[in-house]
Amino acid sequence: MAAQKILLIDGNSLFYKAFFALYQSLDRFTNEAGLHTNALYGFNRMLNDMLAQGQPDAVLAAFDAGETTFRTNMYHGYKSGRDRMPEELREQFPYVMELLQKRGIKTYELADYEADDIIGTTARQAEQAGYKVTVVTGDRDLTQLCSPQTTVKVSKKGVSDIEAFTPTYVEETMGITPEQIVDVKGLQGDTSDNYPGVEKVGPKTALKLVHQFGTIENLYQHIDEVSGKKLKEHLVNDREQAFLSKQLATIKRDAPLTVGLGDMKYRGDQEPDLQELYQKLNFRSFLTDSDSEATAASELPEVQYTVLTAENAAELDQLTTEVVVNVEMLTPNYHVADQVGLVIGTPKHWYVTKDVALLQNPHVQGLLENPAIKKDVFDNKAQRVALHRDGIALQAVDFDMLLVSYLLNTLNNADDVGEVARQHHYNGVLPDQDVYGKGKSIKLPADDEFYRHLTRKALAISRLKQQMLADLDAHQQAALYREMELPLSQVLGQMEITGIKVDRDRLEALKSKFIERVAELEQGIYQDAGTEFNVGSPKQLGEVLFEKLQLPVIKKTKTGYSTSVDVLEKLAPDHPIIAKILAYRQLTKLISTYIDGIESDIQPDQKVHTRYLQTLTQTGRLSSVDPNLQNIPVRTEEGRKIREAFVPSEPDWVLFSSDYSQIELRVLAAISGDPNMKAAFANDEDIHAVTARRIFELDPDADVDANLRRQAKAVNFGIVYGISSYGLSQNTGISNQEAKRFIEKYFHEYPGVKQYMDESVAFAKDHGYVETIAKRRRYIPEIKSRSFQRRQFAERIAMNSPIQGSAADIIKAAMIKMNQVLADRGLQARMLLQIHDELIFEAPVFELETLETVVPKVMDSIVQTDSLLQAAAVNFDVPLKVESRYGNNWYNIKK
DNA sequence: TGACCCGCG
DNA sequence: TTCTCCGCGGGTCAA
Repeated sequence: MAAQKILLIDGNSLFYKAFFALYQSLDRFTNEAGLHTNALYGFNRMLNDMLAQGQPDAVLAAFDAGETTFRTNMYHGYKSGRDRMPEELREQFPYVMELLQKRGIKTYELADYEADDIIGTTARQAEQAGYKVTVVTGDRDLTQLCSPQTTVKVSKKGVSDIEAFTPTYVEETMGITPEQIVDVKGLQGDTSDNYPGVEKVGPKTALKLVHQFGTIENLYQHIDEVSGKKLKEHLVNDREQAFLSKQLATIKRDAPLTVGLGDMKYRGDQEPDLQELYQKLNFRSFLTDSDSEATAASELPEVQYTVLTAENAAELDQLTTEVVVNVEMLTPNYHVADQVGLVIGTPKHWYVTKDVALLQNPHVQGLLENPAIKKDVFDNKAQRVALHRDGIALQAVDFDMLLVSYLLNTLNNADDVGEVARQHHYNGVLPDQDVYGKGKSIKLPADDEFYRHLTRKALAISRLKQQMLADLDAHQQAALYREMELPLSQVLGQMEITGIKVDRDRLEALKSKFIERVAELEQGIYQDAGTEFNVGSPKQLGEVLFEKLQLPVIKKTKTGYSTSVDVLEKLAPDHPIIAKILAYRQLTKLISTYIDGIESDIQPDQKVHTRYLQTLTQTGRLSSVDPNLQNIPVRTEEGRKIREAFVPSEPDWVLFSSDYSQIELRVLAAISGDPNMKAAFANDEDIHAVTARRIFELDPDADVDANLRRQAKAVNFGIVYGISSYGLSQNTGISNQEAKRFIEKYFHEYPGVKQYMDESVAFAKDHGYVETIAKRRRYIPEIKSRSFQRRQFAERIAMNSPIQGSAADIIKAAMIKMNQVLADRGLQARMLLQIHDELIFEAPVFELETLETVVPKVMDSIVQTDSLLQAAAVNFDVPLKVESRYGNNWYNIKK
């Protein structure tokens, strides 16, 4: 029989190690109660490694009992002068005991002894009992314990970087035996434990002496043989200290322990208590680990389902009040994804199928389109768009689990029922990835497994509905959900389905032109550089510019020289190559991102159908993918040409656009209530000019030159972003000092804005989140970070998010109303795109006149007409301004 | 996969 | 002292 194995853990030292290994991440590891958990997390990871590698039969975790031990009695200064344990670590100690117990590991501490002595004593007992012993510690002193039966593993830096000491290893690296380690320590002393050793004797001399004499005792018997007059003098002087230090360094092998090997049997994880603790500590990755193992085996609920067929579809008619629905797709783009399955039902009776042709069945359609039967889903927009492809208009969606989860906490945006369920503490369903795999190997499992998974997803939606809606109420966000986000998901779905037509030939023509220019530029760049290289590689470009051509290095990145636009612009006067590189960059970007990129998204109907991600951004804005239509070039003439390719989908139609003018500053004026800023907007003045007059102390009716206006505009933007003088100076090219003065002056001129900024940060510190006029929340845990940098960032977020987010609320409300108005008036015009502060429509020419009145009217009055915004705590008494344009393509859109 | 760069509001 | 401005998506390179 193989020897029994025992693992001895130096609890204190490893816990310290874990704490400092994750010290950088201190702020990321906190649970909901604000308890720091970094040391617990790191320690638990070490435990996983140790248990997996060692496969022990018995385990003991030893801890120091207190600050005084027999060693402090021997030598008063022992371990004195140490920094007090950081509070963030101290608070974690009670939990490490709990953690160990729940992992089935015995913990032990003994008055007057250190963890070292407990381990030393137990190791000896275990060796005598025939065990193979592994000691794990962060303290090299314990290496004295290694022996043929005992390996001492010392954790070095991080959590997993470990050095294993065996007698052979000690011999090889230090040339001494493990027993002699205490002699070395006795001579050299230990600064961290604060005992002295012999003066002027460090590690090198100590080792040399021990090589020569074997032990301290023997050394002093042959003190005359020591070479070096000074050294001998020190040895003689510090004789007592040397013996004392050796004694202090020596680990006890006979401490009066009250536990024996029989008490240390490793019992394994104690479930479900351990899961509860992980939950409490917010250890999601560990939860996932053990969940996927445990749940795969037994924890997932047993579910009953009926396989839906044409024959039994009539049974669906018995579902009359509320059902969960999910059309399953394995890839995210629901406009084109294969539909691979369907689940419909209630917790009493689930129907599942792989045969999506059943979506044509009248009983299925009848149910989905019945406005009297409530539907609960995960991602209403995806479901609606998918079902629309099957000719079904999904009706009466009541609960969208994804949307609600996002509103409760914007960080809960995983695009997966299992993940989101887990965030809400329901573990009865695996993430899709665990069932289908990922990437290339994504595939359907066997039928019964697939059907169980579909059923469990539906069950999760059903189970979580009441709780999540109650949470929503508690946040006072029910209206935000029911009156804004849920209706908006319908509007967005419709916009996505409509799509926008792209003129592929126009793109191809542009591409030819661009490619020609790129080729010319490339040759010029090679000539200037005197070598051919990949201009698109920042690394190679950096080498050419800053090494070969010796241009001055303005900025560095983590990995090398920065070659970003602002750097290159500063270098432009120095060398003709720079302008060519900038042009090359611009054109290749246009080709790859906007021409090739968009062409690859054109569908057979000649249109692109973007997807708006409604549950992604931290502020409440939308984002757009496949393709992203919210970043089509406009600022440079060449880039802007891309817009020529976006055209109306019908002959004699036009594209029509209305955008909010300076909506974020108007929102700021409204929510801060600053009288000066409000007055500027009330009088429809040029806000940047007004700001310029104020911060540069010009006459109230003075002309403002373009440069001053530009600077004032930058300050206005900076304010919206949560100003910092450094950021402003970088963006405007003024000095940090000047930027600072501008900001002070700004706050002086707009005192309400200053007050808003302060209050917003204070609110975030108080509540842990900030909110918009529609009660959209953004949690900002880092507002309490101890790191200045992180805290500053959090404060800027606290200042900016309510502004950006409230602007998002406003345009979202306007979109819902706009869609309604188009329908009510029977207009053919269709809303196509939203670009944060702009709405783009296509419409027949003859409707232009109507649109030009109706659209701006809806948009600029929305704060007064929308009931949700009306109910806002903020009295929004700043006028909104909307400007409209139109044209036969997106490029040609003009007033 | 992460870093970098760059397009938009 | 920190070496910084808000929010996104996506292409490319280099590992």
